[in-house]
Amino acid sequence: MKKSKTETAETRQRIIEIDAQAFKRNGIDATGVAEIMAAAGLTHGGFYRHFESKQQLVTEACAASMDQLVHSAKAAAGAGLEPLLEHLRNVLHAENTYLGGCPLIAMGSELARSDKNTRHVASQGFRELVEIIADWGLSNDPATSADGAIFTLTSMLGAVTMARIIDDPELSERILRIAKTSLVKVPARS
Amino acid sequence: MKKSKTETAETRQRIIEIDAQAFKRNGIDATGVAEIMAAAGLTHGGFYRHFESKQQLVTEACAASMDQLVHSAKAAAGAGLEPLLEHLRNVLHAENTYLGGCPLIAMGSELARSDKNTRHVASQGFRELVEIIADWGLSNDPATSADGAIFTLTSMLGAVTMARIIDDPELSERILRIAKTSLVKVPARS
DNA sequence: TGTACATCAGTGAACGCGCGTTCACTGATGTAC
DNA sequence: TGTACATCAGTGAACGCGCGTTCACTGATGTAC
Repeated sequence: MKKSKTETAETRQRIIEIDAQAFKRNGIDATGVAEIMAAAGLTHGGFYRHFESKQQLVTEACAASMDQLVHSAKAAAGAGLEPLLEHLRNVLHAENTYLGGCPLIAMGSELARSDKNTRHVASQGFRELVEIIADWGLSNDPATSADGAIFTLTSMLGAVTMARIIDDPELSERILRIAKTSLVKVPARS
Repeated sequence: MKKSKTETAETRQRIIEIDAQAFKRNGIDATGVAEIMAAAGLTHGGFYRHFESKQQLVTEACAASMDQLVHSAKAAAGAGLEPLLEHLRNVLHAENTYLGGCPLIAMGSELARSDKNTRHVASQGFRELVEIIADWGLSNDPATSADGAIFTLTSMLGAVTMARIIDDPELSERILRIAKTSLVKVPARS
């Protein structure tokens, strides 16, 4: 049942994308290889024709998610400051289904315990997001703009994570609202 | 081998405390019942004399961690604004071994997927922390002070989580430094 | 206060289960002639 | 272009392993008389 090169590449990509969704929904540990393969319409045995290990898939799925996030942020920023802010506000939605979600938010504490490669692709994605936002910083000093961008991003990460933990929807909404309000003020400061 | 009531209560407490440490170090899924019992000097079979399930232990360990955190924050706040800020700055250390760490930071994305009870104790702890910080808000409007406290806490959560993901120690330090700088300014705003 | 008995914390073997991974096999694809 | 053969994506059974949980048992503790 050998498949053509294009088919193989497409299957590999499909596994990564399905996996990226599942990881963000249920976490890394809770997502099994067999489950992902079944969702891709395959049996689990074929997994190792595409990846060396589950860990490699984790890394690639994380990279794909970050790339998608960076790509859409770049597109929004290219259209102006207001679209960029709108883009960031979307990330701050309670459900956060936007673009399938940000891996930093959905699996933050799990990523912190992940291996070198996974943390590296996550870090690289973060750096790119900082750069995109910093380019719109209102300060004349680039370093200050970058600081503002870093604070904006990490504050958003914390707000959405906390909003998801909180068991009271009203408080969750309030947390996100406060983060949104600070979105414009903070990176523009100083 | 029945033990006295005090001994039993002490053992139960010991399991919770050891478990709280392990969860914060390695995450919920990665921490096994047998591992915890061994660390407490017991065999895994006895676990179910103290807890109905692993899930119950997760909830109790989370509650104990939050209580400890709230208790120390209260003590610091009682000593004045400067001790409280110093307390918050300690939480923002890269290693964050302070008080054994905050469960919201160490297991944020895992807590977001936890059951109702666990999310409830985490939420309750968060509300108490907000109250403690809001009491020191420099605004005359209590609601604004609470908003500042919420933003401070969630921003800290995001900063430490991101600092732990980042693979470059220099950038991690920078993230924490920026969060520390904003610590004083933000809750005092407006 | 002393004795007989019920309680129950802790032991260690065993349970079913799902995990990541391996492997012999299949058969369509790509390649060499 | 046609034929023969090597490749390899995908299958499905099987692997060892560690997990949460159960259970028969032990023996010190608490209780009833």
